[in-house]
Amino acid sequence: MTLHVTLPDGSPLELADGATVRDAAAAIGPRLAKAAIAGRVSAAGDPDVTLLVDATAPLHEGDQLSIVTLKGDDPDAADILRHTASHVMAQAILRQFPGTKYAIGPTIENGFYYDFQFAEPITEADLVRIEKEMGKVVSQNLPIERHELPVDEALAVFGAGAPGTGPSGLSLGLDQPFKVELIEDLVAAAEAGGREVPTISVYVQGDFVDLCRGPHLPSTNKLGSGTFKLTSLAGAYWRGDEQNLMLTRVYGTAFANKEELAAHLEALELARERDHRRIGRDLDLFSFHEEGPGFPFFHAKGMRIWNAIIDFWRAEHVAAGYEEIRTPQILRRELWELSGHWENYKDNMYFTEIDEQPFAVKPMNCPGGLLVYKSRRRSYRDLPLRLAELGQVHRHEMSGVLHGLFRVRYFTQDDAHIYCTPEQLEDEVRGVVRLMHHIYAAFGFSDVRIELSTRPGKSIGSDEMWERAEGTLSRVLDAEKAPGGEPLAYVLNPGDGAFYGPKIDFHIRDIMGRTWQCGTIQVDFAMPERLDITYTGADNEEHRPVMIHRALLGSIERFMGILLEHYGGNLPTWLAPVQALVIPIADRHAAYGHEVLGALRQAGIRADLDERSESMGRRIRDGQLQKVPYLLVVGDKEQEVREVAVRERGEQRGSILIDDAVDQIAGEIRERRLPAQT
RNA sequence: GCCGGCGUAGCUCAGUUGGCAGAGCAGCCGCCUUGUAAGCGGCAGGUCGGCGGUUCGACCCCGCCCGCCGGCUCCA
Repeated sequence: MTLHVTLPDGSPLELADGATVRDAAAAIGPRLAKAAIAGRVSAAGDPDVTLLVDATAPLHEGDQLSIVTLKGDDPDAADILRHTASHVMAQAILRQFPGTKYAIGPTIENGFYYDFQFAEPITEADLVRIEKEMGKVVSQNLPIERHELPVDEALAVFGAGAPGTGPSGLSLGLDQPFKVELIEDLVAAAEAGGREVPTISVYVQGDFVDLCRGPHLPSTNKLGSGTFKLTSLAGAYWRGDEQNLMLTRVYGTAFANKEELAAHLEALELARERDHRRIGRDLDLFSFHEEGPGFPFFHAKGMRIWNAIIDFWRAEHVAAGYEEIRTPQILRRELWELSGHWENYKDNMYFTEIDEQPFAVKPMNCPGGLLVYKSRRRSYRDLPLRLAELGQVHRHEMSGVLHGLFRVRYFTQDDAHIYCTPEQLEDEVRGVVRLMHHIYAAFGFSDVRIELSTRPGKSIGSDEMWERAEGTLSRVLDAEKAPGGEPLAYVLNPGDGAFYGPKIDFHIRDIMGRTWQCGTIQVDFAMPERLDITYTGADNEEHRPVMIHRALLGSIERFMGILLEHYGGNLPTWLAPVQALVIPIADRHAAYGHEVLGALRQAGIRADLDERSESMGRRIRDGQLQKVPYLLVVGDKEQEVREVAVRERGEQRGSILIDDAVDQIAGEIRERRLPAQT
């Protein structure tokens, strides 16, 4: 008997009945047989479903097969490798710390982790010991075998029953309660879904058994020495639930070869250098102090960036038909009760007392903004009314989550509330979507991901209102084009809307591939109701306006952090805190240097002068480290012909006339030109 | 908030079994007057995160608190 499979290039392969993925690889060539770690298989009747299987998995007549190896950059291969690495780590930990209970150990981007319950806490110093033991497991070259067990036997293996040997030859009574819980859940899920209770797959390597879907490497020495590293230790709740037990999570990373691991570790180091907290200190932009945990202090240079951001922001908002308002930090508690914040948000709010009356520090701007709306009667002629507010809000975040400018306890939202008629809603949403893309592009973020979140389980308002609002949002997104002209892509996030209305969220992708939720557009029928705002229609009747809450950058503080990391501190010139630095070579050039400085400042360029009695090399170096885009060196030669020697972002550009340098830099700023990115 | 780690000069870090606290850079002063990424010399700088305890004696050991870092949960 024979069976036939098809390879990725379409060529057929005839194999003996019962042949495995590895047999197929061997039929192609001995080198491939050695390199094969798994197979990607599509069954004849189901070509769209591709399954990743072990190298030892049997093939079936008509299968489409592609061999997975560790050569090249097959993402499936990396995933399998890391998954096996997590098992090897668990095995090493069980050997070094007997009695440890193991929970789950999945792969993550660039690595893996495994959660454990240790009898005694371990420290980072123990990681070395674990790595050593992992090395032993690797060099023992244990075969990794898959077993399919009936539920009863699987429970006997991982349960706390008497030790022994089961029908499949596996040890019983391992006493691993997390695994038992997982198996019981698999059974419960199958029963709930009306499906047959599945067999349980486990993987065995030497003295280690784990519940796992697989696939895995064929044996432990496929993990080369020096290709994995344990990186950190952290706490993690069992199943991610705060109510559950806190387990110890061990993080690691693994690659197909030493070079890739080294490259990854180097990339981590580069990311550390891009850390906005470090850049903030080195460039003297902002600081944090024990006296105000989570409350950033902005320095003069940080405010230069801040002001560059909001000057641009303001100009764009004026152009888009917004007015700017400003509302107080502290308002009477009743307002927050009326708005629903007291009920839904008080754990994150700060409270105080004024003249024995209860007040709250604002965590959001909307209630204050609504009072502005209510300050006079509104006509349909006033609508749409677009009121923007750079509102500083305070939120009590849990101490463990604070992180530089990314997560703080006070921040400035680039907020706006648009009050409009239901008929105007669609146009207004469209306007915000366009403004959003326009603003992101100016900062150099062109990769924007959009999510539409619909009605959550717990919500207020009528079905009809929700349908209309969700319809409006999806209609806008469906009709809108991305800046490149292609249709706007978005993903649906059912049930993830705010309790008062559906929303569109905007995520920007930075140079390191991370995404950040910045913009949001939320349709709100509830707040106008609760605060009872109205407008007089053309019919002379009172009507309820619809309200849109929106932010583009989200938090100015956090956005600045994102910018700093995205550009590694080398901000586009229009955002740079110091755009040009004049460096006179010797004292006798100081007067000329001041003249150049004056010309730059006259043109609105943020320029400084470094006339310290330091060597020129030193001042160039400092200017570079401060990431000043333009260093303008002036000496005898330049002074004589009224030129400056331009050094642009580390590149010497030769000498040009002062006026030309000023024009060039001012032009770059005016056009908000972005640096070429690599 | 929870788990683990850390806290020595502005920054980066040394500090031997518990016995007078150190370096480099930054800062200040002086010299040098400079041609594209660190010129030379000197000086100053620390209640060793805070508070308690153990001890003849604590940066070092113990406890509590604060802050920071990495995660979890949460989130702009």
